Amino acid sequence: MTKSRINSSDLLSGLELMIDSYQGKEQILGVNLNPVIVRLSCEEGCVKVIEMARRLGVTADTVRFYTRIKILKPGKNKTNGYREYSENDYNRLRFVLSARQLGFSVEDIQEILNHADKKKSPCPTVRRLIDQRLNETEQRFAETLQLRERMQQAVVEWSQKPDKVPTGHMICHLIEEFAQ
Amino acid sequence: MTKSRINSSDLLSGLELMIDSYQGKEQILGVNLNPVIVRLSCEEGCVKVIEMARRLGVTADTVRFYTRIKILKPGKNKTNGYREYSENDYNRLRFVLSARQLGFSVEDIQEILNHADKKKSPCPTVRRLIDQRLNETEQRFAETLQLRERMQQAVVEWSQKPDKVPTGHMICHLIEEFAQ
DNA sequence: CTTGACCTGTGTCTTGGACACAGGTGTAAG
DNA sequence: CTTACACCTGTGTCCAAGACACAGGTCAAG
Repeated sequence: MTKSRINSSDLLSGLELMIDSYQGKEQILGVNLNPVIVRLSCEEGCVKVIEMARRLGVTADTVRFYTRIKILKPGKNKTNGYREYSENDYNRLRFVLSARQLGFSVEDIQEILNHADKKKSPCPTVRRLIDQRLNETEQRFAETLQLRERMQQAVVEWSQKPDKVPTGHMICHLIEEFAQ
Repeated sequence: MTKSRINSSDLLSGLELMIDSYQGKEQILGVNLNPVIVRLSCEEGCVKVIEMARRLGVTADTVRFYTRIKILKPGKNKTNGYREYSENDYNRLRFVLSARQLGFSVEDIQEILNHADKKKSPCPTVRRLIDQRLNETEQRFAETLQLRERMQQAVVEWSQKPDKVPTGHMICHLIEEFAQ
């Protein structure tokens, strides 16, 4: 397959792209990379799990998780079985993290990626899903707000009340007398 | 068996007992309770799971759950193995539901009940735990608030943007261009 | 006798990873 | 060469608070 015959300068630019987007000073080292040696060490996309994780500021377990559920599809080194993450995997993971920041569930993201993988615009799906998730978030927000107020009020009220020993029909008067 | 011969007025007084103890005026009706009849209708506490659930407005599964983790300890009918919930179980479940409303975890509640069961005041534990849980709730609240704002802003921004088809390095421009 | 509603215990599912574990790999130092 | 150590693999389990499923037992009414 031609697929395995990746142009080394492509690979390098892919690498640089990834390194750059991570942070800063690897550029200095990027110059030292010998493309030939890079190709020797791995066929297509050189990045192992821990490196991938580091570049996007997540744990290796997170990368493994997204691999396990097939959102990432790294190649496999034939000789040692190690997974090799490509620039494409990097882009996907970056996308996943952005989407998670916007409240999409992992399942949502799989749906979105399915559309994109078929070259169809995922935007209508994205708009529909964010409406749903926003509703749920508003709901959760309201609940959390109420819970917080209840708790705050309890703390205030309880500060005026003594401790008591439980009786037959009262386990903790603080909690049971806190009517709401 | 005498067991199956449930006197309907007993059932009613059992009901009343539980209902009353919830509201606090059981002493008035307590006069009406005939202990002998109560013992005939069921040995100690007459209530089966679905009835218990209905009275506190939860599902039978919830009652079974708290039974499974031994917060409720119903008796067991020797002949059919059905669980029989007593007034004490009713009080405990009512307490549990109140505590859950105040953000205590089930594990918290077990700790609180352990104190109460040893006749020690659970109040210091309760005060300590609510401080922790309130902190966590404030945290969650802040996070939910931020997520909500992010999502709202995304919806607004996206309403001005067209759908697009994914490219090699862009899966969904809506999500990926939404910088924050 | 059958139907249907109820009961039992047990096991599995939910989210988004985190952690564990057994066993393989790669490399640098002694 | 061996050893140590850091890394890798797949798989399984765990979290919270129930919800749901399932196989099998019970019971009252028709």
